[in-house]
Amino acid sequence: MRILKPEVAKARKEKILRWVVQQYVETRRPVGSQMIAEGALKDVSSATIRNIMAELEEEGYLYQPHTSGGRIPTDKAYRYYVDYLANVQKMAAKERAQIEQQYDARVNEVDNMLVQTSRLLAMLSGAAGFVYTAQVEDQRIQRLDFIPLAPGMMLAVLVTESGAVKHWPVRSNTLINPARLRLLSRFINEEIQGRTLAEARQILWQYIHSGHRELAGVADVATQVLKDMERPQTGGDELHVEGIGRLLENTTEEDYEDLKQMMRVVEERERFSNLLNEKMADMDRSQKKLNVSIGSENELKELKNLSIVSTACRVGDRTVGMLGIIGPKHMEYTRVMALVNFIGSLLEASMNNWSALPFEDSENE
Amino acid sequence: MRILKPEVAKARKEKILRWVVQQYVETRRPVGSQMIAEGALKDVSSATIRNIMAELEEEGYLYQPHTSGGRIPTDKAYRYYVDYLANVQKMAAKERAQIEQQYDARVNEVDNMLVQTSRLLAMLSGAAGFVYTAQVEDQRIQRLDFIPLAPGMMLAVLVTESGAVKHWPVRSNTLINPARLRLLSRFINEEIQGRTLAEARQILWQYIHSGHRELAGVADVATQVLKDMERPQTGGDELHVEGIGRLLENTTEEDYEDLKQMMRVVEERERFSNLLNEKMADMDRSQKKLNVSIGSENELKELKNLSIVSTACRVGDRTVGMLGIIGPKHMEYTRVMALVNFIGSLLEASMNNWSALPFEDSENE
DNA sequence: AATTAGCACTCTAAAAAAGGGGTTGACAAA
DNA sequence: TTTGTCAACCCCTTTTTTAGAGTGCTAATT
Repeated sequence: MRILKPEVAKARKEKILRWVVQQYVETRRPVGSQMIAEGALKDVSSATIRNIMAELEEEGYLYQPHTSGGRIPTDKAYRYYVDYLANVQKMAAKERAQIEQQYDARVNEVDNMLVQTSRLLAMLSGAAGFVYTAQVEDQRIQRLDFIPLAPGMMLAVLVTESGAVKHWPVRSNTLINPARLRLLSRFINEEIQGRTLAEARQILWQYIHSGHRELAGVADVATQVLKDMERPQTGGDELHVEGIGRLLENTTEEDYEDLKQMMRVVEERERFSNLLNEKMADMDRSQKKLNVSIGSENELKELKNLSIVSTACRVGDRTVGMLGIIGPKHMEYTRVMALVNFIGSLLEASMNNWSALPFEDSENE
Repeated sequence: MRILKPEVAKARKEKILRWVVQQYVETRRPVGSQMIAEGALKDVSSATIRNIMAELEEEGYLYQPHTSGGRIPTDKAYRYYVDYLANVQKMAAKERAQIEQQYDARVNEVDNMLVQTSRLLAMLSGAAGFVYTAQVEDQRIQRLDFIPLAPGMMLAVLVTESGAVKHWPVRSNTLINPARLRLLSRFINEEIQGRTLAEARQILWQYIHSGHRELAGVADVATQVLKDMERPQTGGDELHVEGIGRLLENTTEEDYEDLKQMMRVVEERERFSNLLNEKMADMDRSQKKLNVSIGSENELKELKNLSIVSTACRVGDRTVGMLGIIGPKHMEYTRVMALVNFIGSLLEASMNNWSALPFEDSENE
C-alpha cells in the first residue's frame, strides 16, 4: 500500500478542480470522471477520480445537478479557481496595442467616453459591459459655468475633476445679462474650484445668506442653481450598460428565465446601481483594484447565475467610478480579468488626464 | 334564395378579420372558424366562416402556419387593421394627466430628457422605447460656447435650437486666456446663431481663411473647433433605446431566436439608426406625424416579427427627431399608437419651449 | 345564391413509452 | 491507495400514441 504525500494529493485535487471548471466553462455540460481520466489525468483510472470528486463534492466545490450525470462547479469552486488556480493572464502585446488604438480612436471622437468604454468592453469580452460613475456629489469640481440662452434662461455646465460634464437648464425670474453672468461664474469658480459639490453648495449658501456683494443682483439665480444642484439627479450616479444582447448569444434557452430576470434588474437600474455603489465603496476601502463577484456572491438574487468582473477608477486619491463586465458565471475568467484590468487602466489614464492645473481668469485681456 | 348585398358581405369580412387580429393578439394562438362562430359571429355557422376565411387567405390577409390548425394574420392584415379597422383610441383624460405629470417630473429632474422619455415609453407601452435625434448637422445652432479648463484645453458646448446639448474637449497648442476666449465666443455666436451646423462651419472657414481681425490670435483654436465639429460623431445622430428586456416578458421561448437577432441589430446601432433616419425623412416628406411599420415592412429582416410605432418631433419647421416604441408584431396597436402620439406631443412641446429669442450680448454691464 | 351539417382527413401539441449513453457508488482485488 | 467491474440510475432524445381542433368538400337546406 502506497502512501500519497499530502502535497501530491492536494495538487491532484486541484488539477481535477481546475479541469472541471475549465471543461465546464467550455462545454457547459456536467463533467464526469471518465472524461477527466481521458483528458487531464491519464495515469489514474476513472474510479480514483470518482473518489476524489466525491471528496470535492463533500467539501462543497462540486455538485451534481442530478443523481447520476457528472458534476459541475459550485460558486465556491469558481472562487477558488479565480483566487488560486487561474494564472493571471497577460494580454498579448499585440492585443494590447490593438485595444489601445481602438480606445483612443473612439474616445477622442465622441463626447461620451463612458458609453464608448462600455461598448468596447462588451465587444471585446463578449458579455455585457458597464461603466458606473459615482455620485457627482462626491467628486471635486473643476468648473461651473453658465451659458446664457435667453432672458431668464441659461444652461449651467459643470465639469468635474475626472472630466465628467453635467449640464442642466436654469430658469430665473430675474433678467440677467451675459456680462453679469460671467462675473457670477468667475466668482463662483474662484470659490469652489477643487471642492466637492457638497462643499461647494455649503459655501454658496453661506455667501447668499450673508448677502455677499459679489452676489448682489444675482442672488436669485445663484439660489436657483443651488436648488438644481441639490436635486438628487443632478448629482446622481450614472450607469451605462451595453451589450446585454451578447449574453443571449452563447446561451441556450435553458437560462432564458435567468436572463430575463437579469435584464429586469439592470433596466430597473435602482438596485443594480446600489449594488455597484456598494461594491465601489468596498473596493475603495480595501484599496483593491480588481474585483470578481461570482454568482450568489452578488447581493441580488437575480444575478445568481452571473458574475461581475470590475475594476475601480481612481482620479487622484478618490474612487470616482467603476467599470467592468457582467457575464455568465461560467466565463473565461482569466481572459476577462486581464481585459477589464487593461481597459480600466486606459479609462483611468484618460480621466486623470483631465485634471490639469486651472489658470487665472481675468475679465480683460 | 337570398342575395347578399356586397356591403354586408364586406362588413362581415372585416368583422372577421378584425376578430382574428384581436384574438390572435390576445391569445397568440391560431384562430379557427369555430372560435369565431362562437365568439364574434354567433348568427352564422363555422362552415360559412371557413368559406370567408378561405377568401381572406386567398387575398393574402390570413395564412395557416400548418395545413390544419387555424389561421393567423399576415402583415397585410395588420396593415389593414391599423389603417381601417382600428378606431383611434383616445387616451383617458385621467391617464393623460397621469403621464403628463410623470413626464414633467422626470424631465425636469434630469438633464437627459431623451433618455427619460424613452424610459417612459418603455414603461407605459410594455415594449422597448426609443428616442432618436437627427444629425446635429442639420439642426440650427442656438449657441456655441467655450469653457476654459486649463491652458491649452477647453470644453466646447453647443446648444441647438431644440435644446440638445453637445460638448467636446478642444485642445490647442496656443495658450489662450479666458477673456480672449469670451471674445471669440461672442464673435462666433453673433455670426452663427440660427444657422445650421453645416452653414456655420462654412462661414467660419471663410473668416479664418480671409484672416478676419476678430480671429487674430485665436485662429488656431477656431480651426481646432471646426475640425472637431466636422467629425461625424460630433454632429452624429443619437439613439436611445430602453426596455428591451420588456420584450422578453410576454414572450415564450418560441421567438427566442427572433429576439436575439433583434437585439443584435439594435445594439449594433449602425443599421438601426439608418432605418430610423430613413423613416424620419419619409415622415418629413409626407408631413405625417404617426407612422406604423409592421413586420417585414421594416427594411431590416431582423425586425420581421416586430413592429415600430413612431412619431416625428418637429421644432419650428424642421423634423429634429423621432420617438416611438418597438414591440412584437402582435401588439395592441390602438393603445400604443395613442400613447406614442401623446408622449410625442409632450416631447415636442418641451423641445419647442427651448427655442426662445436670444438676447444681446455685451462685454460689460 | 348563400348557408349549413356532416364527414373524412390532416396536422399539432401533449403525453407516454422506449432506447441509449454516461455516471455513480459499492465492493472486491491488486 | 488504487483499480476493475457491475448493477442501478437518470437524463436526454427519439419514437409512438392519443386527443383535439381545424379544414375542405359535398350534399342538403333555406
